[in-house]
Amino acid sequence: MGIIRKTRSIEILLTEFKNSGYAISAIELTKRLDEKLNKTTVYRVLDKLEDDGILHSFLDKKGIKWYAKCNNCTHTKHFDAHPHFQCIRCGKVDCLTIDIHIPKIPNREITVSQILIQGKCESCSI
Amino acid sequence: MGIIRKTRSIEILLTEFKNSGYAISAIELTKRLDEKLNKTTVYRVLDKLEDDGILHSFLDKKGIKWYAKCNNCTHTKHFDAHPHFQCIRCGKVDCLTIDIHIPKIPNREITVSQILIQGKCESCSI
DNA sequence: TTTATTATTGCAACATAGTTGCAATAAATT
DNA sequence: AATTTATTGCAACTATGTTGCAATAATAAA
Repeated sequence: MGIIRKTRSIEILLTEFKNSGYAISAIELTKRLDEKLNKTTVYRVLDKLEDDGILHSFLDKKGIKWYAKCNNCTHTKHFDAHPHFQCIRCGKVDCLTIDIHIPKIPNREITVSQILIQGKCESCSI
Repeated sequence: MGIIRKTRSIEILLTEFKNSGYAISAIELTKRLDEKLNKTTVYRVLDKLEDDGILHSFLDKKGIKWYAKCNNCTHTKHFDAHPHFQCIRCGKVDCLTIDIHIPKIPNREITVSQILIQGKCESCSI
């Protein structure tokens, strides 16, 4: 179930993403907003924003959940196949705009693909 | 640090993988071997088998850790870019032998890629 | 504007997967 | 057989995320 009422919590969380081109982990958000919002609220609002296609989520290599703004997603169809990049040095995560081709696999019906690429980002590979 | 002494625990775990062409989750192994091995031991032995390039690990969409036999891995170079397939119906996970091309990304140094594909497996898509 | 309805929130307690410290045990070496 | 030390089991812990429920607040109705 998505967003029904426009609340303070939703605005606070949307502001965090408005000011960031990068993905933000759920745990980071609960810490950052600790004074303003309960962690339960943070998780619940993120969930709703994802339901509505405003954010999308994915897990990093440690199983930590990250959220980022959706660009090409609607709430009926998510553009899930785009890869995410995590810098092994600074930890920053962002969505890549490149398209990675997943070939058809005999006898299997593919619905979703998740691609996580790790390496050094621009600022860290100098 | 990898394996130094050949113990009962190691043999028990290796047997589990010998009899299975599929990946097995760590948590499944702790349950399956509950009578024989402590869960701490299971996690520690899996870790060592991975260090030695005998198994490799990856996370599924829920952040659960899975292990599978390595085919083309050595302990210096892991063939990490191969995708894993998880059936959304029966939950079975296996390693795909197809090769997925990750293009070079400007200004980023790619070290590892993880690809998780979800869908229905052969037996479940009938 | 006031009242009523119900979605949302905060709190505490819980769930799950995995980890750590340490004493007891068991491989391997001498 | 004695010694060394890697490995194991246990209990307690960590970390991320979830659930139930009463209190609060956003919206609709009067």
